Amino acid sequence: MAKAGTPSRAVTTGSDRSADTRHRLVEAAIETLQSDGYVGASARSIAQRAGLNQGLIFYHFGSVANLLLAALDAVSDDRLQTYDAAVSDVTGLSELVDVAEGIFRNDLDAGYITVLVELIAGASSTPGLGPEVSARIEPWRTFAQSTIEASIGESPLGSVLPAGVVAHAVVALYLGLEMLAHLDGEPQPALDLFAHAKQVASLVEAFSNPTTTKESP
Amino acid sequence: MAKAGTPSRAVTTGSDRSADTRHRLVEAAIETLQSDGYVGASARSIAQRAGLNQGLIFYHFGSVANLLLAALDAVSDDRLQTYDAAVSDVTGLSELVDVAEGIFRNDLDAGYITVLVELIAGASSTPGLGPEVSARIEPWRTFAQSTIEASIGESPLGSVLPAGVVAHAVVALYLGLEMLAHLDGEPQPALDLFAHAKQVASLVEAFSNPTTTKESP
DNA sequence: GTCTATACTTGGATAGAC
DNA sequence: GTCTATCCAAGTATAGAC
Repeated sequence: MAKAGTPSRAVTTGSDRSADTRHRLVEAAIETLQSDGYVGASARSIAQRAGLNQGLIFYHFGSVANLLLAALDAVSDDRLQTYDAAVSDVTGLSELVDVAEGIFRNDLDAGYITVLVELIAGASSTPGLGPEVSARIEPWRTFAQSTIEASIGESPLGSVLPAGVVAHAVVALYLGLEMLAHLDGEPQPALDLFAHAKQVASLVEAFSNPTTTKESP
Repeated sequence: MAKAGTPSRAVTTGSDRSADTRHRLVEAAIETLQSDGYVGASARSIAQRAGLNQGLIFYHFGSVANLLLAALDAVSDDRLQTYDAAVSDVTGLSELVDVAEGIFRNDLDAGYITVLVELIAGASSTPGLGPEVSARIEPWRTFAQSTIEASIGESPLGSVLPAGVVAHAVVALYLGLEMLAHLDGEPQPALDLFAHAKQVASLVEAFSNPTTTKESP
């Protein structure tokens, strides 16, 4: 039988060729956002990086902004999956801070958060982009909230600090730290913060439920 | 006598006319960054807002990037002065959080931090901009550090959390909160955070030095 | 359906007018 | 010294080739 030259029914994501082109454009968009920022992420530069004609962006995604949102989707899906796996076996608060530090290092090295930060900043310039980006941040906030709930929800700390409020702060802090670290290529202050946060977390744990965290053979 | 048609010795900041033009451009740059973001802050759009020819930007500042840095300088000077005045009579931690909330509301309404956030994000795209922006953030970090030192430096909290580390986190959190609030035009989560932080601050105060903060007639 | 060549718009920067 | 008219590069988007 023939090799699907004219597919009788196209799948949702498009044909093989189309899917490949789209994928290459999304990857190139991520890399371009990371190295050249929102301003540098033009149709021309993205297409050049992908080795494709820039017109393809408008054919496959309709606009540059839509491609950038697709790039954010790809990064967001990938990250949330990684986060989920990382916190799956976390119980205590200090352990959580430890995992958070690992995630932060990973994100920073790979430049994942840069994609988000650039799109947030770029949303000021491109009409209609704001709500779209905002909607894609929501899962991160939700993830942070449920993770925090699982760690400190029942403790006395949870009563003064609702998980939703803390989650918002954590996401904001995460974005801010990434922004500063990226700005002057110096992750040390952020890493210092994690180190000290770990100590404070240990203290809080000891204060909250002294029996559980006491060291024993 | 004539009205200084040919000034015998130009002052450092330039002649009256020049200073006025520069000032108008800086003001327009601030407004354009706030409403249209880094991408929208082109020489043409800034000049149009100022009611001036776009070539003047290059004559007076050399490049658009330099004008934007001048705008950041103006905002930074203005803000630090306001901050200094606001915290001058602050003693306790909860009082400090209270003042911080007021400053945050003010900054958010006036869009001051937007100028900074847009420039940080834009620094990825414009070569050489990063270090310049970074240098202009340094005073903010220093201000935060000395303010924090004055508030919690001697307390037991200060020994586990060095003021420098906390200051970095505060600046990052401030930027992140502003970014999120600006993104979805919803300052409530940030304000909720301040409200809860105030409660926590009171608790910490009571725990740190119970004699000083006890209410008395 | 997929992709390329081309049209048109806007941006940074400067040579030269006042 | 101050400003404007003009040049060229880079951007988005589409009409039309395959």
